[in-house]
Amino acid sequence: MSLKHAMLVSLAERPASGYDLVRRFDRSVGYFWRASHQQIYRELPKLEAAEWVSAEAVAQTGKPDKRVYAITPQGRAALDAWLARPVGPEPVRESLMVKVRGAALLGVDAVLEEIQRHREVHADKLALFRRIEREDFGQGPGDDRKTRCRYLALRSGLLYHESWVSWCDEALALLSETPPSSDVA
Amino acid sequence: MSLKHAMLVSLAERPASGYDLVRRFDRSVGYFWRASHQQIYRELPKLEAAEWVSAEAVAQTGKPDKRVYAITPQGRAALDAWLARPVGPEPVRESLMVKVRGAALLGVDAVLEEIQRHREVHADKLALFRRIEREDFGQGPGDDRKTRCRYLALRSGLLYHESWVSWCDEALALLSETPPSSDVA
DNA sequence: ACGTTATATGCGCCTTGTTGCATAGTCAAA
DNA sequence: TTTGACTATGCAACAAGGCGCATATAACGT
Repeated sequence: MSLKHAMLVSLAERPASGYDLVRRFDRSVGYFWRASHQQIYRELPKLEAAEWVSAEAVAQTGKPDKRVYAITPQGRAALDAWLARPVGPEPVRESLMVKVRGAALLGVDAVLEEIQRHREVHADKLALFRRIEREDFGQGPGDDRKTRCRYLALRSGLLYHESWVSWCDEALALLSETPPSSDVA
Repeated sequence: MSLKHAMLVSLAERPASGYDLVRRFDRSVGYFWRASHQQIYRELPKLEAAEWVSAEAVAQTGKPDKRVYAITPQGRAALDAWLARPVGPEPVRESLMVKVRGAALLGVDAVLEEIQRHREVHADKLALFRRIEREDFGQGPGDDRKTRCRYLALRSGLLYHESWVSWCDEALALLSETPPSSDVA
């Protein structure tokens, strides 16, 4: 399970309230690991029970009070152990490809729109990542470990969305030039 | 939910027993949607209850009896409806990237091995997909819709693993040339 | 006064996915 | 003759994730 560890990594970078974590999972961390706020709030007590994080109540003026979580030495050890524990690539689950297979039998029209939609989403992400690359890494991947790791994570997202956009273009081209035979399954 | 629909697509191609489906999900369908045999056997009665598939007991000699499932007209309609229902790209969940982020803080060594392992897995898949492309599509993507859809699904897997291999190479190169500063967090 | 947005936190139910275990027949090799 | 591989099917328990709903405070505009 990685949500716990994704949260640990984020808390190792710096302490945060549940709400802070939610926002990080909507941006930076979220580029690699999606999580809803319900999931995050549900995990926090578990992390605390395992003593991987400690919580501190913080009173605020003008805003509701919050609980700020920080990673503990045990948490750091658990994170270390997890980093060393080999896991394979995530299992593939691409519903769009299931649809493409379905389109072979049932017709291509609905799926063409779907591919178009996917293209837009991936192109948007790609533009975002390219912008970040230009702004933060215009001079290259940097010298120290931290920066290079950040750079590589970014590159991974960039390559991912790039390859999706390529595929969508290929697919739209190939499926729009109305393939002749076998129109009815 | 796509497992049901992935199974429907497969059954629409041709009828199958649970066991047949399991094998398809270890090969062809499994390239885009992973499922364990437990999952598949659990879904089958549900599909039957929804009358999306019909089952027929088939006695065999030399082997245990089996139940062969076929898609029903209702199933086909449900599949059609699902094809038309827009869904976004799958949410990203890359534990390796979480680890890379962790490596920024805790050290890079464990993660280097992990990246190496991932590279091997993706390179193997890539080789497989390239072989299939050569053998089945040496003359191009084909003329009819069915063939083109198969081709595109293959291409998607190919591009996916290709981009992973590229990333792994980039990462291994960048992280092995021992980045100097900030070795202790 | 009233709605909206942002901060801040959660519960409950249901579905999906993983892990481990279980059964039972056939066939071929060791 | 036992061992393992293949065919064929499942259950139970648990972990993880999705979806809907709920509750407060406080700032800010209208």
